Amino acid sequence: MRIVFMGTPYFAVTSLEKLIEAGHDISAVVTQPDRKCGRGQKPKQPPVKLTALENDIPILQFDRIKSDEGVEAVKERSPDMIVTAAFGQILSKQILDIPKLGCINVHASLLPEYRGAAPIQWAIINGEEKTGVTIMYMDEGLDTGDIISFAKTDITDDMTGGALYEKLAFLGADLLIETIKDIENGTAKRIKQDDNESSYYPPLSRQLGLIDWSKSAEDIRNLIRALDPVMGAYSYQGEDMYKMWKASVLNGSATPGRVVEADQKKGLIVGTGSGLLKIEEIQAPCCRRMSAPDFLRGNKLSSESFA
RNA sequence: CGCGGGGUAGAGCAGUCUGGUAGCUCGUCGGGCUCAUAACCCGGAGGUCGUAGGUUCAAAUCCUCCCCCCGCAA
Repeated sequence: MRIVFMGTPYFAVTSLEKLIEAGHDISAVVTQPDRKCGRGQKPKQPPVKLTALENDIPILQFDRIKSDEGVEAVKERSPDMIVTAAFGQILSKQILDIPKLGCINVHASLLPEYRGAAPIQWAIINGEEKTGVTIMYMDEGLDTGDIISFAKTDITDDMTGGALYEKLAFLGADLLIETIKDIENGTAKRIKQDDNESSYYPPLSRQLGLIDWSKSAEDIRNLIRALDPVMGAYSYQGEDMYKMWKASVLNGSATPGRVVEADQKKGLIVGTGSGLLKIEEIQAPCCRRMSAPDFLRGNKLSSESFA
C-alpha cells in the first residue's frame, strides 16, 4: 500500500517503524518543522523525522499542512492512504479527500472518550484502570471520525504516563498494521462515534501540573504519576518550586500542604484534603530528581507548608 | 549568541565571595554494647574537588575554553 505518514513525536515512531517493517510503500513522511526548543534554543528534529532519515524516506515539513503548498505536496505523492499518529496539525477537507482509501489515525484512547491531544496523561489523572487505542477514519472534527478498530489494555496502579505512553505506542502500532490489512481485504468495520458518550480533554498545560493539596492524596498521586516524565507535578514553598515525581498514599490526616514529616527514616509526608501523601521522589530547584531520603540527607526542607 | 542554576568519597550536600594541603549526613567494612531496634558507641576504607589550560610560593576556591546535568522559556 502506498502511504503518506504524518506524525511527530516518539509515539508515532513506533507506528512508522511497523509500517516500514510490514513492507508498505511510505512515499513520504510529513512532520512538524524543526523547532527551536530546549536549552540553548537549538532547533530540534522531531523523532519521526530522524526515523524517516534512517530509512531514506522523503520528508515534508510545513508550518501548516493545510497551506496550498502542503496540499499540493501530498497530492504529488498520490497516496492510497494517509496514516497519522500524533501529528499535531489538523487536516483540512482538501487533504482528507486525496487518498482513495481514506485517512486513518492512531488515537491513544478508547474513543469516543478522551478525545484531544493528551489522552494518555488524562486517563491516569482521572484514575482510569482501563484504556486503549483506537484506529479511526479522520474527518474534519477533532478525533470525531468513524472508528475502525480498537484494543484495550489495563492501566496498572504503578504505571506512569511515560510507561503507558510506550505501551500504547506499541499496542497502537500493532493494531494499525492489522487494521490496514482489514481495510485492504475489505473486512474493516466502520462505526460511528456516539457523541453523547464522548469526552474531550485539553492539551497539557504548565498550570495543570500545579498540585492542589486540597484534593485527595489519591488524586494528587495520580496527577504525579501521569505527568512523569513529561513535566512533573509541582508545588511551591515560597519561591522554591519542587517537582514531585513519585508518591504513595497513607492513611491519616493533616492540613493540606502541611509537611508532616521530613525525616531521612520516616520520609517526606505531606497533608492533603483526604489522606496523607508520602513523597518518594522529589526534585528541588536546580537539582535532578532523587529519592526523598536522598534528598533529605543533604537538604534541609523547611517545615513550611507547600502551596 | 534567549535567561538562569549546578558538576566535591557509593548517595545527598557544605566549603568557593574573604586562595593555605578536604568536611557533614547516610551507606559500606571491622570491633563493641543491648532482651530488643533502619538503635547506640568506637575505629577503618573510600576523593585526579567534571575536563584542559592560565594567574599564584600556594587553587575545590580567582581567570579562560570545552563536556555533561537541571529549571525557565519556546
